[in-house]
Amino acid sequence: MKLTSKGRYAVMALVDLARFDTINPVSLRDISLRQGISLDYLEQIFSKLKKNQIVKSTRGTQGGYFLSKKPNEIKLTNILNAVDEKVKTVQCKKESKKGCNGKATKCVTHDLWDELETHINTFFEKKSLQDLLKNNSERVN
Amino acid sequence: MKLTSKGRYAVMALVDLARFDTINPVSLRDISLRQGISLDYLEQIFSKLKKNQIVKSTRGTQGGYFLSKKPNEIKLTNILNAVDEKVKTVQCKKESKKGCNGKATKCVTHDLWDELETHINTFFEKKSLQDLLKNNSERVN
DNA sequence: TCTAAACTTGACCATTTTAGTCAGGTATGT
DNA sequence: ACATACCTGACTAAAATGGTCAAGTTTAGA
Repeated sequence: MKLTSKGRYAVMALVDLARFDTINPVSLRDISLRQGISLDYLEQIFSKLKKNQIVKSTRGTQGGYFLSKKPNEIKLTNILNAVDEKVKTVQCKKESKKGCNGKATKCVTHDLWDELETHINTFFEKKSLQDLLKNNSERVN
Repeated sequence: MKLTSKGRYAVMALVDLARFDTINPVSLRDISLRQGISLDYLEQIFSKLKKNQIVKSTRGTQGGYFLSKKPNEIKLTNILNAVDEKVKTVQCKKESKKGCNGKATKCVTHDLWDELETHINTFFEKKSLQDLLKNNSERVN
């Protein structure tokens, strides 16, 4: 399974964006400063978010990024998938088409990981950016 | 988050053990052959399982491992913790005591990962070895 | 008692992933 | 025109992963 800082950064940045893009686009520099994430790394992340139509951007002075949908329409699933944090559980070896580990049958834990994957994805499908905004609306940071 | 092959191997091996240790202890060599897991790697894994009192062993010819409890008393949580597959979500930076990323406050996603962690742990606490045995009792492998 | 099977321990390592950095762009509002 | 901001791709240090290798110790059974 994969679920690392990159996914966390993406979510943090988008929450930041959701709170500040109401008037003008938000520059990555501002997000970088507020959230303590490297600017160069943010650019990589936003490149993916843009490809996946989660954010849009305008260039030039006073340019920046803004959400392409309303916060309640952006699910965490969308964000994590966009930055390649696919919530996939351990893969059984890929060489075999039907089974795992080169055997003819599925390994004994195969269904288990499938089930877990669903369990986690459900969690992320229910949560939207809006949910995170609510919980943090009073915070300064 | 961490959840890799090591955890999967541990679960696979223990399901195997649960099915074959009814008469005699099971050697790692047998498990290695049946499950397609490197013997040397299995030894590392079982060393941890033993330290955590999930299995016991006898030495010598015809020796091997056996479960120290009944399958329905061994939860997946126990197994995964034993092999250091702690289901921990991404850590916010550790230097700061109160907040994340060196800020005074918790980062906006802090509670989210906590919640996810609980969500996943609940899943693993409900599942026991016995549950996996049931689903696979008819399989040959 | 001898020996092979099996457990035990610890060091080592190749590969992959992660979390970035660096260097150079291109576009555009003022 | 120029500063600001987006955009792209190559690169990399450090850590994690998924093992291997070597050198034991222990003990059942011939």
